[in-house]
Amino acid sequence: MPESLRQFKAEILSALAHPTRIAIVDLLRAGELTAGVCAERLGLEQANLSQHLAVLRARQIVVGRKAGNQVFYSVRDPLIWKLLDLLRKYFLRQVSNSMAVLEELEKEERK
Amino acid sequence: MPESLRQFKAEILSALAHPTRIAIVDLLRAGELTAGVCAERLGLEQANLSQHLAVLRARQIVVGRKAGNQVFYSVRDPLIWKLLDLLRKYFLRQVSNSMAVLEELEKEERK
DNA sequence: ATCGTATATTCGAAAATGCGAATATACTGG
DNA sequence: CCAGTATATTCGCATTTTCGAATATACGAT
Repeated sequence: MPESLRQFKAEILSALAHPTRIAIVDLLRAGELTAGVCAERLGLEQANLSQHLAVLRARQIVVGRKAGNQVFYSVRDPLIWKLLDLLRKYFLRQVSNSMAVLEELEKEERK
Repeated sequence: MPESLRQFKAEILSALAHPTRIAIVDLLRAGELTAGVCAERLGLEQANLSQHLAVLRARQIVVGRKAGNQVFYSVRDPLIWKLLDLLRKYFLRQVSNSMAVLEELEKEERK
């Protein structure tokens, strides 16, 4: 894999690697929303949300559409959601794996 | 989505969000390798590689199997590779999208 | 026990990130 | 033009990340 591709991947991952930004991207699954609505729904300071949006915008994960006073944000490529879905699946697998390990331990102890 | 799940996702993404760590995970597609071989193949300082492995280990993305003097590392769940594959696809889509935009611009200019 | 090799950890400095407060910008209605 | 609202940016500070150098730990061979 070329270094530039690794760099690109790392930049996308970094952009998403924050609970708040994950929440934003997830919130936009329903469709475009204004920055204000996002802040309200997520219970964030206006400045803080704007900073996180700036990170997502810088990597083009999200785009803003100005409409008069406000800006409607949306996710540029639905593939981003697939990524989050994959992580959910990953989480479930880790959990079930941990449970299997626990059961093994109990079996051992009953011996 | 519960906050704890977002937290988990962010932790996995953070762990992967570095070109070197992506390279490590990618290198391990072929199967388990010792830390030494990884360092050599990637052209990294021993300490630096070990630090990155520590990050991946902390999040259980990678596991080490001790064998005498050395430690063989492997990726715990192949789903991680799917994640990287998805990012590759994402990259290609962004590129082709950018090219489409460029063509549109040229079409405009020829008018 | 001691030496050599493989790997991990600690340390110190530089850079990057995250946050709220304050300020700036852009647009709308009167 | 002015006031108000929505959003973005800047600033100062605390925390985290990253790196190489140095040091520590674990193991095998002699």
